[in-house]
Amino acid sequence: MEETHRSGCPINLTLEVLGDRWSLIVIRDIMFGNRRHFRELLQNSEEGIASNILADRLKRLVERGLLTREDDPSHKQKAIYSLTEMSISLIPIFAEMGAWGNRFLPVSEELSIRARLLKEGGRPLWEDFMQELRVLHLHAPRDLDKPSVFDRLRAAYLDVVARKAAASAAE
Amino acid sequence: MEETHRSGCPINLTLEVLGDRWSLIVIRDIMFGNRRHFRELLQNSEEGIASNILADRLKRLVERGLLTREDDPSHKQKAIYSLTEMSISLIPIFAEMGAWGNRFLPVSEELSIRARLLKEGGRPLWEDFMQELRVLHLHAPRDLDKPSVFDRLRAAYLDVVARKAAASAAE
DNA sequence: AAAACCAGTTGCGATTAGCAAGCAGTTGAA
DNA sequence: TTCAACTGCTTGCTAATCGCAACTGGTTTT
Repeated sequence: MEETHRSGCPINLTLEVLGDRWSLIVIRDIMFGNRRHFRELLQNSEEGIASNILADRLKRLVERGLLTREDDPSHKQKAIYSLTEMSISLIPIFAEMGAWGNRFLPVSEELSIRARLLKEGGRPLWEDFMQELRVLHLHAPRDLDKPSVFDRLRAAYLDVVARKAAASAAE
Repeated sequence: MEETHRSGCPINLTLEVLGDRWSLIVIRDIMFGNRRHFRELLQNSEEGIASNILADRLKRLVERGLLTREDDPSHKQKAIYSLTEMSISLIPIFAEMGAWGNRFLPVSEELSIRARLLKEGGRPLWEDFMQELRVLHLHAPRDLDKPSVFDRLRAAYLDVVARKAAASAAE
């Protein structure tokens, strides 16, 4: 368990935790897709993660404090993975990465809508979303007056999917 | 040169370009350290990058549009690497990653000062810095009235280093 | 003429990625 | 009660990548 760092630079240290092709994908699916079980993460994976890689990343992310793992009381074999304050705080990074990808890379419309909303909403929206994630994952008290950012992102996504389906059916 | 993508998600596409342990380190050194030659990047590397990895990353980043490579007119063997609009636009991601690393990871003081300034300066400072990088790397016209963010970040870093040296000499 | 400098390349062992199949225990429906 | 489906992984295997060290052919400086 000896951890040695290449340097004390914050960028480098962040890369040592998140600098691979899968860690942020796993966190993204938990965060935006609300997938909390191993099988959900495995089978609904847009990118097709392999089970051994998923297992390894979940273990590493738990070790490093970005996720927690609990037993599901409703099923003896189920494990529930939850975000921590550390991973919830990645929202600004996700937002900026999404905005950058949207601008420079060949994104698909239905998968980029969330990134666009997050960018347009700016830091106030991020804060709302982070507070919702605290409610969902850290059992924080919920503010019942606020409309859910999570639902808004999800609705926007489903809207694009439905519109595209209608458009292709009309051809 | 067949590029196939795992998905059209902006986060995923960004990870396909930047999701490894070295790409952002190379860009960081060009961007914040103004290292423009192979040897500068190799020998001043805080993290100790190997020459074959550096060569591979430079090649990939040029292929993917994040860097350009030109011959140095003053030396037949020298190559000059420059940022592009695509990599200059990574500034918000660097700023957020730096802020996150500063908050959650064991950063060293002298290497975290730039991240702190970038965070405190916020988006207006980022824009100033991006404009300076355009001057340095894209030959954009320079606004002579503005004080250089680049110099400010550098001065803050040297200040911490000098202060720590004085403090340890006084012991 | 010699030494230092230039951008890489090459060889090699160790690590990691990624695919496919399998596992023991648990649950829900027939 | 039986059985299929589901649970979170693990194992075996091959291919790709990482990372160290030594080296290359050419250029510039001294």
